[in-house]
Amino acid sequence: MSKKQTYSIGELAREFDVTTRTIRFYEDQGLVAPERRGQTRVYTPADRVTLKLILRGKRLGFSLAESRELIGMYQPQSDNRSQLLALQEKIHQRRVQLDQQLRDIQLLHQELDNAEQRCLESLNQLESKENV
Amino acid sequence: MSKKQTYSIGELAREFDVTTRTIRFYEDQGLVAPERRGQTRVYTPADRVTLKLILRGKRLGFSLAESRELIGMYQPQSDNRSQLLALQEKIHQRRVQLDQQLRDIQLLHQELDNAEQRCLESLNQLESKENV
DNA sequence: CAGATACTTTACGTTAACGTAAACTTCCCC
DNA sequence: GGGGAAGTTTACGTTAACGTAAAGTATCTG
Repeated sequence: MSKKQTYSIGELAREFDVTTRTIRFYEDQGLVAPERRGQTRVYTPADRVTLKLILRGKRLGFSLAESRELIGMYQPQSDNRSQLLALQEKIHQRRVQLDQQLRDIQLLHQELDNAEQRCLESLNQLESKENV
Repeated sequence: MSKKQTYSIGELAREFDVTTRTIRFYEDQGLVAPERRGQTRVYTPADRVTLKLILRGKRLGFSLAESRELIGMYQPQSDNRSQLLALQEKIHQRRVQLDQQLRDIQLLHQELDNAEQRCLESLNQLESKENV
């Protein structure tokens, strides 16, 4: 008895908090390709992972095209040297971008700390005035 | 002699590698409000910082509306208690999101490492075949 | 067996973030 | 003083990523 785990489009939509329209749209764009039982779409765990990657990409501001490229990077089906080198370069570029994002996040985090600090000070000032 | 440093729209466009159209669009959206010398826009260092924040937001996938909100957080002009509390909550939410992005980045970074590893292995296999 | 629920396709609509083009003014330069 | 170069306004165009509505099918359910 194999673990023939599958999902309906509604299940996945609920789990990832998106609409079914969104998931069908991704299929339209060639990002997922679920099987069909009759008309109905049947998603495998692999499809689910793909969805997860897409949504993670979204949280980082990636376009669907970028996410598609990223997903493609994880299965280098190529035995062509120049293609592998190109892939390597793409990976490198992504890493450069990721590093930039990391720095941006750290800066923003710091600024949020400062903002919260000033916010707290303002609140304290209000309190002290109240207690005159 | 004060440091009356200013910038033209073209200078800023070049520095940040965007078009002047983009900068004018941000003004349209109320994100910057440069002074005018006659018709011509004159940007202050503060405007320049604002632009920087917007573009950093873009790199993190923020919409202009989100960036506007963030920028607003840095100058809490309010002495209204409930508004300050609301601001505090917004700051908190942002931090939650930032933390998620951080985790996403770390995961992606790891996967890029793996992808690069497989890429290198494939390249090595090609080399060894060449040298028979 | 009527109705609710979940699925399907088709297709037009919407929003954000600019791009692009046209037509105009200002200033500088030889 | 003719012509770049850089600025301006106005306005229509474009793309991505879905939203929304309509109309139909399959399944279960009291």
